[in-house]
Amino acid sequence: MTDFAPPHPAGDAPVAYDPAAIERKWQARWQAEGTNSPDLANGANPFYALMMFPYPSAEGLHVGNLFAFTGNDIHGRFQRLQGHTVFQPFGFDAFGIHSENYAIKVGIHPGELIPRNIDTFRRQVQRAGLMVDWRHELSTTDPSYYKWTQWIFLQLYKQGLAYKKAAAVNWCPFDKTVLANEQVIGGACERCGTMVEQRFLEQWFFRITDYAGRLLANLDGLDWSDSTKTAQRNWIGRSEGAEIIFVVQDVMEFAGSATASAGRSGEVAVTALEVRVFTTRADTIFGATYLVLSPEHPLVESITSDEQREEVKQYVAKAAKQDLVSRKTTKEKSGVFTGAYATNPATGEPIPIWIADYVLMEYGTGAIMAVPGHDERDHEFARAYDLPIVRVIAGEEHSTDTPIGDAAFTETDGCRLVNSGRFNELSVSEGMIAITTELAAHHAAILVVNYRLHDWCISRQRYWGPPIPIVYCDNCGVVPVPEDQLPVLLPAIEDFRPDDSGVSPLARHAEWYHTTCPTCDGPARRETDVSDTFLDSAWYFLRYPSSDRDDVPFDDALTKKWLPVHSYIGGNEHAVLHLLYSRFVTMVLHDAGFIDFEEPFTRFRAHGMIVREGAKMSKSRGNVVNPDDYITEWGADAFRTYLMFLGPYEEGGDFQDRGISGVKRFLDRLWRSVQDARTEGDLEPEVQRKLHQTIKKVGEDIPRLGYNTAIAAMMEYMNTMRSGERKPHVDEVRPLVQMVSPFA
RNA sequence: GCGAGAGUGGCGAAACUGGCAGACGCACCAGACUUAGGAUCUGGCGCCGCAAGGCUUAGGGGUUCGAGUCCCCUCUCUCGCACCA
Repeated sequence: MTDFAPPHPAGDAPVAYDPAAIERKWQARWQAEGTNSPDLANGANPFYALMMFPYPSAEGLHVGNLFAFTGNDIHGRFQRLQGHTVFQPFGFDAFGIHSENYAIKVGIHPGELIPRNIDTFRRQVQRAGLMVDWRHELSTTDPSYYKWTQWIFLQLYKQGLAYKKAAAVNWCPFDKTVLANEQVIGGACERCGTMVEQRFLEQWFFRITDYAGRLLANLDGLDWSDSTKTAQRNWIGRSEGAEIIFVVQDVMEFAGSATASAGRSGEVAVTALEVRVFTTRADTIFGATYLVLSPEHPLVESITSDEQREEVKQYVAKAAKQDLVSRKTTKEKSGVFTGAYATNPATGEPIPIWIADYVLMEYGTGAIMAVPGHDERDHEFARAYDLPIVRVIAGEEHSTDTPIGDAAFTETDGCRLVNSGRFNELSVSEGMIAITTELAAHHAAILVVNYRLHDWCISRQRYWGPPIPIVYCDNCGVVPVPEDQLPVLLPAIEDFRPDDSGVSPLARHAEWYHTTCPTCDGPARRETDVSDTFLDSAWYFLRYPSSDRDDVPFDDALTKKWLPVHSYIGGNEHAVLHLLYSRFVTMVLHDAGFIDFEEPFTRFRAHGMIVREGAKMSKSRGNVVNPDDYITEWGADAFRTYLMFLGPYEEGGDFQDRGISGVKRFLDRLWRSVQDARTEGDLEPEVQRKLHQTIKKVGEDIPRLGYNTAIAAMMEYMNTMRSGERKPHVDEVRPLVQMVSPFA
């Protein structure tokens, strides 16, 4: 940009526009001069332009990747023109089940496959002309990277935020292996078609739920796409409600086996079993005609009557075998009566206790009070098992005795309580407060906040990931690997496939698996699970500026200078998990005193998706755009500019094969304008006016990612400047070249 | 089912806080130049109509001097979550 060609002396032959030659020339120059490698320690006015690093698939760079990267690159180039020192790093999210499955399919070790894929990606990204600082390239599979991923695990462990518990996984009894949810299709294993079962394995979790409130509250202050913030809010899913205590009747019969929740300290003896339920509709308690426990609920054993025991046992066993996916998606209600009754604390009436798999152990207390009159699921269940349905909420049009029809009545606005004793005629919200207060006064309820967010399971019974840095010693128990012994290297084993042993392939590698205890030097075994890919990507932005440092995960001074990230652009497919986990890890590191900010991304924008001729691109359709082909035919500049022109960046667009010609024509005309511009001189008033309008528009559009309209504005200016057979002046063309430069 | 977003020419799309709907581009039509080319340049191009004129932003209603834009209802599509009590 700095050596804009001077006007040709009259008579010079015009030079033809040859994108391949020009792009090669400038890319070589950038590399030789380090144009895109800023001085991180001293650069003034830092601007960290981050894009989501890709998973290096074997197919090479997808046009969707390039769309995302180019949008970020343009934003970065614009900031550079505005006087910022711009840092735009690049890396590879190369661990994970995706790579591993592909490696298994083609029969090549991922350790061999991944570097090849990375080379292809790097070449393609370079060819697209991105202003990447390659000195800071990283890959999550590099021991110098995952050493620090393991370090992060240890920090969470130290804070008490990493813990182990048994959790269900999908298990294929034929392949004898753990399956990810996406490998279960319609309840069956995607490879062999065998019906998948649930199995319980000890797995590592991060206590992200401890941070639920903060993760939610902080969203208000972030400059992020609204759609992304909304998705996060819904995912965290805060709901306020009450836990209500129902006392199980006739417990003396069962008291012998009771290990139950009663026995508040100071009381003489356990005299009753209690079931705690969570509800957001305490106002409907007079309509609670039965209780439902999840099949996994700890009280199931103790409350079941002898007559019902066999039936309950069978139901629980069936539920335990069912795979996770269909358990959560089947809508047909099923359940079984326990033979036990509890007292509804509002009515004093006995109500039956059932077990049903539509109640999930992971949410709330794993037990509900069923209000079939006013909850659709309870209604369905009550009709299936012929349980009483009572109206306790009435709208304007209802009388106290209007029967509930074919569906539950779930409205609340303008409704009043009925059949609810002295709470009758209160509005729903008044009733909720009055009833909860009354129950609380009798120690029968407490106010609680629940989140649907679950703790983050980071264990993977797989090979291709960073080993979890934990050792099990017979004397010392669970021992974290000392930080100075990191990384725990992933051994290069030949047979990395999951097999019928039921544990990670690493368990088969005896010399790795057997180790000595770091504390007592006695014999010990290594944790054989590796960690989730999302942990790799939850902190990579912290690593980039310091990627050349081996002694620290991230340098203090550089981190202070460059973070939090000024601009992050990525796809909304990561709106929930990746961004939430990154925020969580950042908060934990903040609380542990490693960094002085708790939100990693000041500004986040989600880009849209590219379709082709109106249809989604997919390998099976055979309509995937290969960037290399287009760059060869049209040049990277035309391709980039076209990608940015085909629709609003945050919404995506339709890639039409013929469309690129319009953008190419624009660049051809720009090239010719430079060749034609031989005289300096005053701008024609009409051209000058248009120029200033264009500068204003482009300058406003680029920062808000309005790339398509910025390009349209520059095209308009071109039309004005060259209208008729007019040959523009140097001073008319020069500013246009500058405006185009972030794009091409 | 719940949540988010979107419906504008033959196509991709513009229209900032309500103010000339269709910028810019593709495709198409006509013309100029011509070493006949998938080059360049000029003009045309929402729909109906020879025209005058009328109609037009998924459909219906409303607010307003004025609505693609705001409000209500209906329909369609895309994406995300899916028994979260």
